[in-house]
Amino acid sequence: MLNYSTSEENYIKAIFHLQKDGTVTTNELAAELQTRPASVTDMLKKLSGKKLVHYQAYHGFTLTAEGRKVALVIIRRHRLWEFFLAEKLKFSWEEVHEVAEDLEHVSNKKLIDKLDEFLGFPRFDPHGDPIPDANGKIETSKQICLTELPLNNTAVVCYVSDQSNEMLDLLGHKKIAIGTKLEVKRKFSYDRSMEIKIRQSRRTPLEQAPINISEQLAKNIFVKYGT
Amino acid sequence: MLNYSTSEENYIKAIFHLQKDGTVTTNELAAELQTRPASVTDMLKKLSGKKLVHYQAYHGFTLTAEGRKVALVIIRRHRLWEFFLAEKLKFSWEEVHEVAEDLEHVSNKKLIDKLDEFLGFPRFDPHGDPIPDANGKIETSKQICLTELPLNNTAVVCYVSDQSNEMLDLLGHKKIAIGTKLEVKRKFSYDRSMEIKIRQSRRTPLEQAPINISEQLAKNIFVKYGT
DNA sequence: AAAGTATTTTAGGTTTGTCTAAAAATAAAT
DNA sequence: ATTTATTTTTAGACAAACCTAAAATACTTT
Repeated sequence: MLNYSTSEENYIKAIFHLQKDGTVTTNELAAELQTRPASVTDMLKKLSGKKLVHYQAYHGFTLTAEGRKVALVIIRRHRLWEFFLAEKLKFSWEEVHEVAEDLEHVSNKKLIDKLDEFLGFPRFDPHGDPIPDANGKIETSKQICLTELPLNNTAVVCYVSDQSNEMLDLLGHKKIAIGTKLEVKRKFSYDRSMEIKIRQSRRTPLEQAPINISEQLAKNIFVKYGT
Repeated sequence: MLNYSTSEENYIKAIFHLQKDGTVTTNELAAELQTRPASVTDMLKKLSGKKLVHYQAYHGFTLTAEGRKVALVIIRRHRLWEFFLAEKLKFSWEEVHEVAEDLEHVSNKKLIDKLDEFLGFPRFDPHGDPIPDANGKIETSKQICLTELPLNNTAVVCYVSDQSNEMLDLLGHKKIAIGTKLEVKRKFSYDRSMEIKIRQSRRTPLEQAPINISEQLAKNIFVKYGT
């Protein structure tokens, strides 16, 4: 794990939080970070060069697998410090966030792991948000609709809301089932259809060509983040 | 108390440590901070502008009263974190310094005061160095010879080694006694004599004109830092 | 006192992260 | 399908903190 500047870390963290509702836009990020769109573009080019975000000019961006790993490290630091401040130093839970914003940028792995141990490996911070463990594992996020999954984020199919024979036939044809790992590669604004890639698993050991999914179908498929 | 950059804080801290043996030079500071003399000059001009150091081109520098106050805040943070790391997180005492170098720049007074309380107001860090309290008071430094006192630093006369009648006569004439507060304003390299200013006290309520002290006299006067 | 050496400062340049203003691309509306 | 409005990117500047190379000052030695 390389070392990133405070500024880079803040961008990565902000993208992580914002991409929960899909692809992140330049303006969204500028608002979140209290900066200017032009500055966001500059930094995004840099992070893209470091392979931390997927970025195509004018089309928003999302974290890469590596970027997400970095984000989880930062969130781990932040939430452990919040826990420390509330539990040990008796800060009120409204105060902890601001102080943790500074402490989270001290990037010493041993420090954080020992702090974790000292605190008794807490699983949630004072606001109730889950704390990633030393390996970046975080309390399973709740399922989201495939239409809300950001580009290039691996997710696992966990539920389909429409169970009609016609739909199951279509899913079978496309080799999609509960447990299938997939990634959205493109979204077309014209008809809101998308192109997804099925990721290797026992059933499909080889990389598949991209598959097209209609908006209607995507609306009925639910997924969870995770490898 | 204003907010200083990490870089500024590192310079202030380094000057504080180095000025124990007199006025600090550009090269000394460059070596201490692993940087170039030219960079030191740049930063010193900046700190001089902020009235944190006394600086005259080509003649070294020392902290102002304000600069010393800032330095003590930074040292307080550093040593409290060191204590925390060793005592609570079970770092070995060789490891704590490096980690504290980063933590010390998180400048939230409430954080540090609550940390101090949490740790039980420790008076010494794991290396045995004293920890300044919330008001910047630090375990009395040991006395030094007046010849070693840096320029513009207030100190108190605490001892004179030669107690001959001739010397006491001279001291009486110059109105210097145990407890007198003074500051060295200039040092002349030609004969190593110096010009000092007696600071106001009960006995001498008004500011005095600078007084000249020979090297021989200075060598026999010992002082302690402090107001 | 003059000459040589070491130290310090100046001058000008680089990188990081920001900015404003203008241009380009996309999206929305007629 | 143009025009209009919004979003995003480019171009060019700026401040902080650093750098190298050259000039200025101070210190040493003869």
